[in-house]
Amino acid sequence: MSTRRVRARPGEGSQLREEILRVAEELLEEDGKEEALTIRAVAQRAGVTTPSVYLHFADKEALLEAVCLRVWDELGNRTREASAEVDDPFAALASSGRAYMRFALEHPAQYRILMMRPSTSEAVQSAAAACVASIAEATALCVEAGVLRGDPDELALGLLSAVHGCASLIIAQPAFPWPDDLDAVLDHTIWMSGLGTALISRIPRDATIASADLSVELDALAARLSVH
Amino acid sequence: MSTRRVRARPGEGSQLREEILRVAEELLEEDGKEEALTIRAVAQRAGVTTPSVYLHFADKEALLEAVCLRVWDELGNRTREASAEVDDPFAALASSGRAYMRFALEHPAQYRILMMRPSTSEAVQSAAAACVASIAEATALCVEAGVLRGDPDELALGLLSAVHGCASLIIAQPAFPWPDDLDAVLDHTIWMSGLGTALISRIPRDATIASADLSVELDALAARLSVH
DNA sequence: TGTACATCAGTGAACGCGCGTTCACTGATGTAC
DNA sequence: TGTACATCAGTGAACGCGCGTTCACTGATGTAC
Repeated sequence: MSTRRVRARPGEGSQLREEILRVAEELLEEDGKEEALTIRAVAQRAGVTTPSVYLHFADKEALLEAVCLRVWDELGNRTREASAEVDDPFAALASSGRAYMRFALEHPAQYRILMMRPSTSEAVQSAAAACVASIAEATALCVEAGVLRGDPDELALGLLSAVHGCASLIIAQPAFPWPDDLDAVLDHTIWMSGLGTALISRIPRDATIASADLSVELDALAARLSVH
Repeated sequence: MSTRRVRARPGEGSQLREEILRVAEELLEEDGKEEALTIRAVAQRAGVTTPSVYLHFADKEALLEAVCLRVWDELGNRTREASAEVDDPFAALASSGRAYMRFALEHPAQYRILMMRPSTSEAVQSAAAACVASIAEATALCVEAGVLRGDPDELALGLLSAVHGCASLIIAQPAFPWPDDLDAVLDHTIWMSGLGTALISRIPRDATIASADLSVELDALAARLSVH
Protein backbone atom coordinates (compact mmCIF):
# COMPACT_ATOMS: atom_id res chain seq x y z
CA MET A 1 0.00 0.00 0.00
CA SER A 2 2.32 2.73 1.18
CA THR A 3 5.71 2.48 -0.48
CA ARG A 4 8.69 2.90 1.68
CA ARG A 5 10.24 6.29 1.55
CA VAL A 6 13.83 6.63 0.38
CA ARG A 7 16.07 7.79 3.13
CA ALA A 8 17.11 11.44 2.95
CA ARG A 9 20.75 12.26 2.64
CA PRO A 10 22.52 13.65 5.69
CA GLY A 11 21.58 17.29 6.21
CA GLU A 12 18.34 16.87 4.33
CA GLY A 13 16.44 15.10 7.08
CA SER A 14 14.01 17.99 7.49
CA GLN A 15 12.46 17.12 4.16
CA LEU A 16 10.55 14.47 6.09
CA ARG A 17 9.19 17.16 8.39
CA GLU A 18 7.61 18.90 5.43
CA GLU A 19 6.29 15.62 4.09
CA ILE A 20 4.74 14.78 7.45
CA LEU A 21 2.93 18.10 7.60
CA ARG A 22 1.76 17.59 4.05
CA VAL A 23 0.29 14.14 4.67
CA ALA A 24 -1.20 15.31 7.98
CA GLU A 25 -3.33 17.78 6.06
CA GLU A 26 -4.04 15.12 3.46
CA LEU A 27 -5.43 12.85 6.17
CA LEU A 28 -7.67 15.59 7.50
CA GLU A 29 -8.79 16.45 4.00
CA GLU A 30 -9.72 12.89 3.10
CA ASP A 31 -11.18 11.62 6.32
CA GLY A 32 -12.80 14.83 7.46
CA LYS A 33 -12.36 13.90 11.11
CA GLU A 34 -9.56 15.09 13.30
CA GLU A 35 -9.31 11.66 14.94
CA ALA A 36 -7.77 10.50 11.66
CA LEU A 37 -4.69 12.51 12.51
CA THR A 38 -2.61 10.04 14.52
CA ILE A 39 1.14 9.71 14.68
CA ARG A 40 0.86 6.21 13.29
CA ALA A 41 -1.36 7.14 10.36
CA VAL A 42 0.85 10.07 9.46
CA ALA A 43 3.97 7.91 9.54
CA GLN A 44 2.41 5.19 7.41
CA ARG A 45 1.14 7.73 4.90
CA ALA A 46 4.59 9.28 4.70
CA GLY A 47 6.11 5.84 4.02
CA VAL A 48 8.08 5.79 7.23
CA THR A 49 7.91 3.95 10.55
CA THR A 50 6.14 5.48 13.51
CA PRO A 51 9.16 6.52 15.59
CA SER A 52 10.52 8.55 12.68
CA VAL A 53 7.90 11.18 13.36
CA TYR A 54 9.63 11.85 16.66
CA LEU A 55 12.76 12.88 14.81
CA HIS A 56 10.91 16.02 13.78
CA PHE A 57 8.18 16.57 16.37
CA ALA A 58 8.66 16.27 20.11
CA ASP A 59 5.22 14.78 20.57
CA LYS A 60 1.76 14.72 19.08
CA GLU A 61 0.97 18.11 20.51
CA ALA A 62 3.92 19.60 18.62
CA LEU A 63 2.69 18.04 15.39
CA LEU A 64 -0.79 19.44 15.93
CA GLU A 65 0.63 22.86 16.64
CA ALA A 66 2.63 22.79 13.45
CA VAL A 67 -0.46 21.84 11.47
CA CYS A 68 -2.50 24.62 13.07
CA LEU A 69 0.25 27.09 12.34
CA ARG A 70 0.11 26.19 8.67
CA VAL A 71 -3.65 26.40 8.48
CA TRP A 72 -3.85 29.78 10.23
CA ASP A 73 -1.17 31.07 7.90
CA GLU A 74 -2.97 29.95 4.81
CA LEU A 75 -6.31 31.23 6.09
CA GLY A 76 -4.75 34.61 6.80
CA ASN A 77 -3.15 34.73 3.38
CA ARG A 78 -6.39 33.94 1.63
CA THR A 79 -8.31 36.67 3.42
CA ARG A 80 -5.52 39.17 2.87
CA GLU A 81 -5.27 38.38 -0.83
CA ALA A 82 -9.02 38.52 -1.28
CA SER A 83 -9.28 41.97 0.20
CA ALA A 84 -6.25 43.23 -1.73
CA GLU A 85 -7.98 42.41 -5.01
CA VAL A 86 -10.81 44.89 -4.48
CA ASP A 87 -10.69 48.69 -4.48
CA ASP A 88 -13.80 49.79 -2.63
CA PRO A 89 -12.96 49.26 1.05
CA PHE A 90 -16.37 47.93 2.05
CA ALA A 91 -16.39 45.54 -0.90
CA ALA A 92 -12.85 44.51 -0.02
CA LEU A 93 -14.00 43.63 3.48
CA ALA A 94 -16.82 41.58 2.01
CA SER A 95 -14.37 39.82 -0.27
CA SER A 96 -12.16 39.05 2.68
CA GLY A 97 -15.03 37.53 4.66
CA ARG A 98 -16.17 35.48 1.72
CA ALA A 99 -12.66 34.11 1.28
CA TYR A 100 -12.57 33.21 4.95
CA MET A 101 -15.80 31.25 4.75
CA ARG A 102 -14.83 29.55 1.52
CA PHE A 103 -11.57 28.38 3.03
CA ALA A 104 -13.37 27.00 6.06
CA LEU A 105 -15.92 25.17 3.92
CA GLU A 106 -13.27 23.80 1.58
CA HIS A 107 -11.16 22.51 4.47
CA PRO A 108 -13.66 21.69 7.19
CA ALA A 109 -11.43 19.30 9.13
CA GLN A 110 -8.54 21.74 9.16
CA TYR A 111 -10.86 24.52 10.22
CA ARG A 112 -12.19 22.38 13.03
CA ILE A 113 -8.81 21.68 14.55
CA LEU A 114 -8.11 25.41 14.53
CA MET A 115 -11.30 26.08 16.41
CA MET A 116 -11.44 23.06 18.64
CA ARG A 117 -8.19 23.31 20.51
CA PRO A 118 -7.45 25.88 23.20
CA SER A 119 -4.28 26.73 21.19
CA THR A 120 -1.90 26.47 24.09
CA SER A 121 1.10 27.40 21.96
CA GLU A 122 2.24 30.96 21.64
CA ALA A 123 3.21 30.47 18.01
CA VAL A 124 -0.27 29.27 17.10
CA GLN A 125 -1.84 32.14 18.99
CA SER A 126 0.17 34.68 17.10
CA ALA A 127 -0.62 33.01 13.79
CA ALA A 128 -4.29 33.28 14.73
CA ALA A 129 -3.77 36.89 15.72
CA ALA A 130 -2.16 37.55 12.34
CA CYS A 131 -5.22 36.14 10.62
CA VAL A 132 -7.49 38.41 12.65
CA ALA A 133 -5.14 41.27 11.84
CA SER A 134 -5.63 40.64 8.14
CA ILE A 135 -9.35 41.27 8.63
CA ALA A 136 -8.59 44.28 10.81
CA GLU A 137 -6.57 45.76 7.94
CA ALA A 138 -9.72 45.71 5.86
CA THR A 139 -11.88 47.20 8.62
CA ALA A 140 -9.28 49.92 9.17
CA LEU A 141 -9.64 50.98 5.55
CA CYS A 142 -13.40 51.08 6.03
CA VAL A 143 -12.99 53.29 9.06
CA GLU A 144 -10.73 55.60 7.04
CA ALA A 145 -13.33 55.72 4.30
CA GLY A 146 -15.99 56.54 6.89
CA VAL A 147 -18.23 53.60 6.14
CA LEU A 148 -17.43 51.97 9.48
CA ARG A 149 -16.73 53.62 12.81
CA GLY A 150 -14.96 52.42 15.90
CA ASP A 151 -11.89 50.39 16.74
CA PRO A 152 -10.76 48.37 13.69
CA ASP A 153 -9.80 45.40 15.84
CA GLU A 154 -13.14 45.26 17.60
CA LEU A 155 -14.95 45.64 14.31
CA ALA A 156 -12.86 42.82 12.87
CA LEU A 157 -13.65 40.55 15.79
CA GLY A 158 -17.36 41.20 15.39
CA LEU A 159 -17.28 40.44 11.69
CA LEU A 160 -15.07 37.42 12.23
CA SER A 161 -17.60 36.04 14.68
CA ALA A 162 -20.29 36.38 12.00
CA VAL A 163 -18.38 34.66 9.21
CA HIS A 164 -17.05 32.03 11.60
CA GLY A 165 -20.60 31.38 12.72
CA CYS A 166 -21.90 30.89 9.23
CA ALA A 167 -19.07 28.61 8.12
CA SER A 168 -18.91 26.57 11.30
CA LEU A 169 -22.67 26.13 11.51
CA ILE A 170 -22.77 24.80 7.97
CA ILE A 171 -19.90 22.45 8.78
CA ALA A 172 -21.27 21.33 12.12
CA GLN A 173 -24.94 21.04 11.17
CA PRO A 174 -25.20 19.86 7.59
CA ALA A 175 -28.62 18.46 8.46
CA PHE A 176 -30.07 21.91 9.05
CA PRO A 177 -32.44 23.06 6.29
CA TRP A 178 -29.84 25.00 4.32
CA PRO A 179 -30.89 26.34 0.93
CA ASP A 180 -29.43 24.54 -2.05
CA ASP A 181 -27.43 27.59 -2.98
CA LEU A 182 -24.86 27.83 -0.21
CA ASP A 183 -23.25 30.85 -1.84
CA ALA A 184 -26.44 32.74 -1.12
CA VAL A 185 -26.07 31.85 2.54
CA LEU A 186 -22.52 33.16 2.59
CA ASP A 187 -23.68 36.30 0.85
CA HIS A 188 -26.45 36.77 3.34
CA THR A 189 -23.94 36.59 6.17
CA ILE A 190 -21.59 39.03 4.46
CA TRP A 191 -24.25 41.67 3.96
CA MET A 192 -26.04 41.09 7.20
CA SER A 193 -22.84 41.51 9.19
CA GLY A 194 -21.41 44.28 7.02
CA LEU A 195 -24.51 46.45 6.88
CA GLY A 196 -25.39 45.62 10.46
CA THR A 197 -21.97 46.65 11.69
CA ALA A 198 -22.04 49.85 9.65
CA LEU A 199 -25.43 50.74 11.06
CA ILE A 200 -24.87 50.04 14.74
CA SER A 201 -21.54 51.82 14.74
CA ARG A 202 -23.65 54.96 14.13
CA ILE A 203 -26.26 54.39 16.83
CA PRO A 204 -25.64 55.14 20.51
CA ARG A 205 -25.20 52.04 22.60
CA ASP A 206 -28.10 52.65 24.92
CA ALA A 207 -30.65 53.53 22.25
CA THR A 208 -33.87 51.57 22.38
CA ILE A 209 -35.84 51.58 19.20
CA ALA A 210 -39.40 50.39 18.76
CA SER A 211 -39.97 47.87 15.99
CA ALA A 212 -42.49 50.15 14.29
CA ASP A 213 -40.14 53.15 14.07
CA LEU A 214 -37.29 50.99 12.91
CA SER A 215 -39.44 49.43 10.28
CA VAL A 216 -40.48 52.75 8.78
CA GLU A 217 -36.95 54.14 8.73
CA LEU A 218 -35.47 51.02 7.21
CA ASP A 219 -38.09 51.07 4.46
CA ALA A 220 -37.13 54.64 3.62
CA LEU A 221 -33.43 53.84 3.66
CA ALA A 222 -33.81 50.80 1.49
CA ALA A 223 -35.82 52.76 -1.02
CA ARG A 224 -33.08 55.37 -1.30
CA LEU A 225 -30.27 52.83 -1.46
CA SER A 226 -32.02 50.98 -4.26
CA VAL A 227 -32.17 54.16 -6.28
CA HIS A 228 -28.44 54.74 -6.20
CA MET B 1 -14.03 8.72 46.76
CA SER B 2 -17.17 7.65 44.98
CA THR B 3 -19.56 5.94 47.33
CA ARG B 4 -21.29 2.91 46.03
CA ARG B 5 -24.78 3.48 44.85
CA VAL B 6 -27.60 1.60 46.57
CA ARG B 7 -29.24 -0.82 44.21
CA ALA B 8 -32.58 0.29 42.81
CA ARG B 9 -35.62 -1.81 43.55
CA PRO B 10 -37.03 -3.94 40.74
CA GLY B 11 -38.95 -1.77 38.31
CA GLU B 12 -37.01 1.34 39.30
CA GLY B 13 -33.85 0.52 37.41
CA SER B 14 -34.31 3.45 35.07
CA GLN B 15 -33.46 5.79 37.91
CA LEU B 16 -29.86 4.97 37.12
CA ARG B 17 -30.39 6.09 33.55
CA GLU B 18 -31.36 9.53 34.79
CA GLU B 19 -28.46 9.58 37.19
CA ILE B 20 -26.03 8.65 34.42
CA LEU B 21 -27.25 11.50 32.22
CA ARG B 22 -26.97 13.85 35.16
CA VAL B 23 -23.38 12.93 35.97
CA ALA B 24 -22.47 12.94 32.28
CA GLU B 25 -23.36 16.62 32.14
CA GLU B 26 -21.60 17.14 35.45
CA LEU B 27 -18.40 15.73 33.97
CA LEU B 28 -18.65 18.01 30.96
CA GLU B 29 -19.40 20.96 33.20
CA GLU B 30 -16.42 20.38 35.47
CA ASP B 31 -13.79 19.23 33.05
CA GLY B 32 -14.81 21.39 30.13
CA LYS B 33 -13.53 18.83 27.64
CA GLU B 34 -15.66 16.28 25.91
CA GLU B 35 -12.94 13.65 26.29
CA ALA B 36 -13.87 13.60 29.97
CA LEU B 37 -17.11 11.91 29.01
CA THR B 38 -16.15 8.23 29.04
CA ILE B 39 -18.28 5.26 29.99
CA ARG B 40 -15.88 4.48 32.80
CA ALA B 41 -15.86 7.98 34.25
CA VAL B 42 -19.61 8.23 34.09
CA ALA B 43 -20.03 4.89 35.86
CA GLN B 44 -17.57 5.76 38.59
CA ARG B 45 -19.19 9.14 39.14
CA ALA B 46 -22.58 7.48 39.37
CA GLY B 47 -21.22 5.08 42.00
CA VAL B 48 -21.68 2.04 39.82
CA THR B 49 -19.43 -0.37 37.91
CA THR B 50 -18.70 0.20 34.24
CA PRO B 51 -20.91 -2.54 32.73
CA SER B 52 -23.96 -1.12 34.50
CA VAL B 53 -24.02 1.73 32.01
CA TYR B 54 -24.83 -0.85 29.34
CA LEU B 55 -28.04 -1.73 31.16
CA HIS B 56 -29.38 1.64 30.02
CA PHE B 57 -27.41 2.60 26.92
CA ALA B 58 -26.59 0.27 24.04
CA ASP B 59 -23.17 1.83 23.54
CA LYS B 60 -21.29 5.04 23.98
CA GLU B 61 -22.92 6.56 20.95
CA ALA B 62 -26.34 6.05 22.51
CA LEU B 63 -25.19 7.79 25.69
CA LEU B 64 -23.85 10.72 23.69
CA GLU B 65 -27.08 10.99 21.76
CA ALA B 66 -29.09 11.06 24.96
CA VAL B 67 -26.88 13.81 26.33
CA CYS B 68 -27.21 15.84 23.12
CA LEU B 69 -30.95 15.41 23.18
CA ARG B 70 -31.10 16.88 26.67
CA VAL B 71 -28.87 19.80 25.81
CA TRP B 72 -30.76 20.71 22.63
CA ASP B 73 -33.99 20.54 24.58
CA GLU B 74 -32.76 22.82 27.29
CA LEU B 75 -31.24 25.24 24.78
CA GLY B 76 -34.52 25.37 22.89
CA ASN B 77 -36.47 25.94 26.09
CA ARG B 78 -34.21 28.78 27.15
CA THR B 79 -34.54 30.61 23.87
CA ARG B 80 -38.30 30.05 23.77
CA GLU B 81 -38.78 31.31 27.31
CA ALA B 82 -36.57 34.32 26.71
CA SER B 83 -38.55 35.45 23.71
CA ALA B 84 -41.89 34.79 25.44
CA GLU B 85 -40.95 37.27 28.15
CA VAL B 86 -40.82 40.26 25.82
CA ASP B 87 -43.65 42.00 24.00
CA ASP B 88 -42.00 43.85 21.14
CA PRO B 89 -41.25 41.19 18.52
CA PHE B 90 -37.84 42.54 17.53
CA ALA B 91 -36.82 42.87 21.17
CA ALA B 92 -38.14 39.36 21.79
CA LEU B 93 -35.91 38.06 19.03
CA ALA B 94 -32.97 39.84 20.58
CA SER B 95 -33.81 38.34 23.95
CA SER B 96 -33.97 34.91 22.38
CA GLY B 97 -30.54 35.29 20.78
CA ARG B 98 -29.03 36.58 23.98
CA ALA B 99 -30.40 33.58 25.87
CA TYR B 100 -28.92 31.27 23.24
CA MET B 101 -25.46 32.78 23.60
CA ARG B 102 -25.63 32.86 27.38
CA PHE B 103 -26.52 29.19 27.48
CA ALA B 104 -23.62 28.34 25.19
CA LEU B 105 -21.17 30.36 27.27
CA GLU B 106 -22.45 28.93 30.54
CA HIS B 107 -22.17 25.35 29.27
CA PRO B 108 -19.30 25.43 26.77
CA ALA B 109 -18.54 21.71 26.87
CA GLN B 110 -22.17 20.77 26.35
CA TYR B 111 -22.46 23.27 23.54
CA ARG B 112 -19.37 21.82 21.92
CA ILE B 113 -20.68 18.29 21.81
CA LEU B 114 -23.82 19.59 20.15
CA MET B 115 -21.80 21.31 17.49
CA MET B 116 -18.98 18.84 17.06
CA ARG B 117 -20.81 15.70 16.16
CA PRO B 118 -22.53 15.08 12.83
CA SER B 119 -25.64 14.18 14.87
CA THR B 120 -26.28 10.89 13.16
CA SER B 121 -29.40 10.21 15.21
CA GLU B 122 -32.81 11.26 13.99
CA ALA B 123 -33.96 12.08 17.50
CA VAL B 124 -31.07 14.49 18.01
CA GLN B 125 -31.67 16.07 14.63
CA SER B 126 -35.27 16.77 15.44
CA ALA B 127 -34.34 18.17 18.85
CA ALA B 128 -31.94 20.48 17.03
CA ALA B 129 -34.67 21.38 14.57
CA ALA B 130 -36.99 22.18 17.45
CA CYS B 131 -34.41 24.55 18.85
CA VAL B 132 -34.10 26.30 15.49
CA ALA B 133 -37.89 26.38 15.32
CA SER B 134 -38.01 28.25 18.61
CA ILE B 135 -35.96 31.01 16.99
CA ALA B 136 -38.11 30.84 13.88
CA GLU B 137 -41.18 31.50 16.03
CA ALA B 138 -39.60 34.77 17.03
CA THR B 139 -38.64 35.71 13.46
CA ALA B 140 -42.15 34.86 12.30
CA LEU B 141 -43.56 37.40 14.73
CA CYS B 142 -41.09 39.95 13.37
CA VAL B 143 -42.25 39.23 9.84
CA GLU B 144 -45.86 39.69 10.94
CA ALA B 145 -44.93 42.97 12.55
CA GLY B 146 -43.19 44.01 9.34
CA VAL B 147 -39.78 44.61 10.86
CA LEU B 148 -38.31 41.60 9.07
CA ARG B 149 -39.16 40.25 5.64
CA GLY B 150 -38.67 36.87 4.07
CA ASP B 151 -38.98 33.26 5.10
CA PRO B 152 -38.99 32.99 8.92
CA ASP B 153 -36.93 29.79 8.81
CA GLU B 154 -34.25 31.28 6.60
CA LEU B 155 -34.15 34.38 8.73
CA ALA B 156 -33.81 32.23 11.83
CA LEU B 157 -30.94 30.27 10.32
CA GLY B 158 -29.11 33.47 9.44
CA LEU B 159 -29.51 34.86 12.92
CA LEU B 160 -28.62 31.54 14.49
CA SER B 161 -25.40 31.50 12.53
CA ALA B 162 -24.56 34.93 13.94
CA VAL B 163 -25.21 34.10 17.58
CA HIS B 164 -23.59 30.70 17.19
CA GLY B 165 -20.54 32.40 15.73
CA CYS B 166 -20.21 34.83 18.57
CA ALA B 167 -20.62 32.23 21.30
CA SER B 168 -18.49 29.57 19.67
CA LEU B 169 -15.69 31.97 18.82
CA ILE B 170 -15.52 33.16 22.41
CA ILE B 171 -15.47 29.55 23.58
CA ALA B 172 -12.96 28.37 21.00
CA GLN B 173 -10.62 31.34 21.06
CA PRO B 174 -10.46 32.72 24.57
CA ALA B 175 -7.03 34.10 23.73
CA PHE B 176 -8.46 36.52 21.17
CA PRO B 177 -8.41 40.14 22.35
CA TRP B 178 -11.98 40.17 23.68
CA PRO B 179 -13.10 43.25 25.58
CA ASP B 180 -13.45 42.78 29.34
CA ASP B 181 -17.17 43.25 29.08
CA LEU B 182 -18.34 40.14 27.27
CA ASP B 183 -21.96 41.23 27.53
CA ALA B 184 -21.11 44.11 25.23
CA VAL B 185 -19.82 41.61 22.69
CA LEU B 186 -23.05 39.63 22.86
CA ASP B 187 -25.00 42.86 22.51
CA HIS B 188 -22.95 43.85 19.52
CA THR B 189 -23.76 40.55 17.84
CA ILE B 190 -27.46 40.86 18.64
CA TRP B 191 -27.79 44.31 17.11
CA MET B 192 -25.41 43.74 14.25
CA SER B 193 -27.31 40.66 13.15
CA GLY B 194 -30.75 42.01 13.95
CA LEU B 195 -30.38 45.36 12.26
CA GLY B 196 -28.34 43.85 9.46
CA THR B 197 -30.99 41.25 8.74
CA ALA B 198 -33.76 43.83 8.86
CA LEU B 199 -31.89 46.04 6.43
CA ILE B 200 -30.86 43.49 3.82
CA SER B 201 -34.30 41.93 3.75
CA ARG B 202 -35.36 45.25 2.20
CA ILE B 203 -32.63 45.54 -0.39
CA PRO B 204 -32.69 43.64 -3.70
CA ARG B 205 -30.21 40.79 -3.81
CA ASP B 206 -28.24 42.07 -6.75
CA ALA B 207 -27.88 45.66 -5.58
CA THR B 208 -24.34 46.98 -5.51
CA ILE B 209 -23.85 49.99 -3.32
CA ALA B 210 -20.80 52.20 -3.23
CA SER B 211 -19.28 52.76 0.19
CA ALA B 212 -19.71 56.52 -0.13
CA ASP B 213 -23.45 56.38 -0.84
CA LEU B 214 -24.00 53.83 1.86
CA SER B 215 -22.11 55.94 4.32
CA VAL B 216 -24.22 59.02 3.69
CA GLU B 217 -27.51 57.16 3.89
CA LEU B 218 -26.56 55.32 7.08
CA ASP B 219 -25.60 58.60 8.70
CA ALA B 220 -28.99 60.03 7.90
CA LEU B 221 -30.78 56.92 9.12
CA ALA B 222 -28.84 56.82 12.36
CA ALA B 223 -29.61 60.43 13.02
CA ARG B 224 -33.32 59.86 12.60
CA LEU B 225 -33.32 56.66 14.67
CA SER B 226 -31.54 58.42 17.50
CA VAL B 227 -34.25 61.05 17.59
CA HIS B 228 -37.04 58.58 18.13
C1' DT C 1 42.31 6.03 -5.39
C1' DG C 2 41.22 3.18 -1.33
C1' DT C 3 39.75 2.54 3.36
C1' DA C 4 38.39 3.41 8.25
C1' DC C 5 35.24 6.06 10.63
C1' DA C 6 31.84 9.43 12.52
C1' DT C 7 27.38 11.07 11.45
C1' DC C 8 22.68 10.84 11.32
C1' DA C 9 18.13 9.41 9.10
C1' DG C 10 15.47 5.93 9.94
C1' DT C 11 14.11 0.90 11.93
C1' DG C 12 11.97 -2.94 14.72
C1' DA C 13 10.12 -4.39 18.61
C1' DA C 14 8.11 -3.49 22.54
C1' DC C 15 6.00 -0.76 26.62
C1' DG C 16 1.95 0.73 29.19
C1' DC C 17 -2.36 2.98 29.10
C1' DG C 18 -7.20 3.93 28.92
C1' DC C 19 -10.70 2.90 26.36
C1' DG C 20 -15.28 0.41 24.86
C1' DT C 21 -17.28 -3.81 25.39
C1' DT C 22 -18.52 -8.74 26.86
C1' DC C 23 -19.82 -12.53 29.80
C1' DA C 24 -20.74 -15.44 33.35
C1' DC C 25 -22.07 -14.34 37.92
C1' DT C 26 -24.56 -12.62 42.39
C1' DG C 27 -27.73 -11.33 45.54
C1' DA C 28 -31.59 -8.47 47.12
C1' DT C 29 -36.53 -8.00 46.14
C1' DG C 30 -41.24 -8.97 45.38
C1' DT C 31 -44.43 -12.91 44.54
C1' DA C 32 -46.79 -17.47 44.35
C1' DC C 33 -48.11 -21.06 47.07
C1' DT D 1 -47.12 -16.51 58.36
C1' DG D 2 -43.33 -19.09 56.19
C1' DT D 3 -40.69 -20.63 52.25
C1' DA D 4 -39.22 -21.62 47.43
C1' DC D 5 -38.52 -19.25 43.38
C1' DA D 6 -38.30 -16.08 39.33
C1' DT D 7 -36.88 -11.53 38.33
C1' DC D 8 -33.71 -8.14 37.40
C1' DA D 9 -30.31 -4.43 38.90
C1' DG D 10 -25.85 -4.54 39.26
C1' DT D 11 -20.85 -6.98 39.75
C1' DG D 12 -16.02 -8.66 38.78
C1' DA D 13 -12.84 -9.94 35.79
C1' DA D 14 -11.28 -10.01 31.56
C1' DC D 15 -10.93 -9.18 26.28
C1' DG D 16 -8.81 -6.78 22.42
C1' DC D 17 -7.68 -2.53 20.35
C1' DG D 18 -5.31 1.54 18.88
C1' DC D 19 -2.92 4.83 20.70
C1' DG D 20 1.48 7.70 22.08
C1' DT D 21 5.96 6.87 23.22
C1' DT D 22 10.72 4.70 24.13
C1' DC D 23 15.04 2.39 23.24
C1' DA D 24 18.61 -0.08 21.49
C1' DC D 25 19.79 -0.82 16.81
C1' DT D 26 21.24 -0.40 11.64
C1' DG D 27 23.11 0.95 7.59
C1' DA D 28 23.88 4.34 3.90
C1' DT D 29 26.48 8.63 3.29
C1' DG D 30 30.01 11.96 3.22
C1' DT D 31 34.76 12.79 5.05
C1' DA D 32 39.54 12.43 6.85
C1' DC D 33 43.66 10.30 5.98
